[in-house]
Amino acid sequence: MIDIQIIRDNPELVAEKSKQKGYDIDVTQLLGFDEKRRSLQGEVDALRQQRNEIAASMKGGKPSDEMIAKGKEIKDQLADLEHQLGSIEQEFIDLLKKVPNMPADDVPVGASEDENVVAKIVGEPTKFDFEPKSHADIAYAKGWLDKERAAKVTGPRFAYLKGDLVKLQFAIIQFVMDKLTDQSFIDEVISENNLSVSNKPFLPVLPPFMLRTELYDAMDRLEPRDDRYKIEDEDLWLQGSAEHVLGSMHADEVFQEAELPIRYIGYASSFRREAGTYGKDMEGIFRMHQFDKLEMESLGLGEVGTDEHLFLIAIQEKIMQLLEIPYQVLSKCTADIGKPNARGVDIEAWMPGQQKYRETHTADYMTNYQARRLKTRVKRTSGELEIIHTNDATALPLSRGPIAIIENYQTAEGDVVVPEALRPYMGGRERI
RNA sequence: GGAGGAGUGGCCGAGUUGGUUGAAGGCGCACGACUCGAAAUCGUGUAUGCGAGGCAACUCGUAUCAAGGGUUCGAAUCCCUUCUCCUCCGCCA
Repeated sequence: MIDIQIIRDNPELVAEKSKQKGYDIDVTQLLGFDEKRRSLQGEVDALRQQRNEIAASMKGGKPSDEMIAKGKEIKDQLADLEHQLGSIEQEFIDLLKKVPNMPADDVPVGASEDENVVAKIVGEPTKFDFEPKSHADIAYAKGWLDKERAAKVTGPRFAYLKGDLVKLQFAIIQFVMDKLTDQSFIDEVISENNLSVSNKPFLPVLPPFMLRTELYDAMDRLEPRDDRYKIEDEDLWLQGSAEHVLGSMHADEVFQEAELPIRYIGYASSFRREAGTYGKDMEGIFRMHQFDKLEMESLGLGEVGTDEHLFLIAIQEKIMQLLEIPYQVLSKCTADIGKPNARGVDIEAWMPGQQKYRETHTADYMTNYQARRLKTRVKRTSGELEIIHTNDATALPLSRGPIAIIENYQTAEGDVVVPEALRPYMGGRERI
């Protein structure tokens, strides 16, 4: 949720920037609710003051009939005003929640994902002296993939992964966990990119895969609900990303300044209904209802929020470089970054089977937009309380990461060469 | 799932025959004194949201004792619902 003060100070700018993200916000109406709310608050407070004064004068002795009558009168008036205040506050908050986070000034303005800007291309599309196959063809031939039985058990967009593909997945998990907890790796990324961020390594976390409605909503990731799985008879939803459970785990907490940043590397399965994508990306395991993902989450101070964002992107890139997968970095435009985002960057890996760059990573910087409703704050050494800033970014997705490896490392024989960086985690094997 | 107990400030912990309790005490933290410096000791201070006023330090009002609702002139204290934690029983990876 955005700070109402920003809207009071810059109503036109907020309307304009919201529009750039595709949200039509009636700022005048919102400010009207705000004003009404504040004046009612004043009236309610004044009445409560009267009530409290009467009650305080009662101490020890018994109240007179006159006092009780006066108290009852105030009580009735108060009930009426409090009711009014309650409904106006509800309208106010409902509308305020609809206001998206303001995009940072360097975010390209665009009306759809077509206007995302390619910021950087690293490596070149892999060349083959044979016709490269899709990951699905390779995986089926190797016996790594069974979607038919998954269709029987759970329906489309689910899969059983088997054999060396499973071992590859666990190798990737170990590799990424090792890197993100390694001090020298963190130091290297920071110095190579000239960043002024903490050099604290990441803490590995295996989170729960579900969360309550209230926290999901506070993260502002619950909508559109059509894309989420609800647990029947429980106030719980399956997460769409580890971000949702990692970001919300410190709700209602106050950090000491020295404790920040908090950096987590989480491993979790993510669940998406993929509403509205019927028939899209049906081959292989590119777009699944359930996929595992290594996700970075960072909670920190506002003044280093943008640098932290760049830091997470630098890690994403470094890992791709160590795996030697060609990729491009996309600066997402205003329409394509999420509602709570101030900035958003995607990494797209080269997928020889599709002859295209396809999205593998996202990095999101939310400023204090998410943490405001989560009530995650920091007590500065000066004693001031501030809302923290949140960043999240994919470390590596375990559906599309392996796809990129399989397709870029395939051989004419239909084998897959194991990236050198992963061999120590694959028993030294060079091919699978 | 059944029976019982409990949720108070950054943390621990008083306070439940309703009435100066935002809340004793301790820890922690901040500042100061002492010290070459530190520890120990002593002193002072130390919750947050909302509203109003002020450039500001801050002041005033109001709310908050798990959350929501109720009873009452008045609720941390009484009632209801929900959530969470603990103990025992049952079930179970």
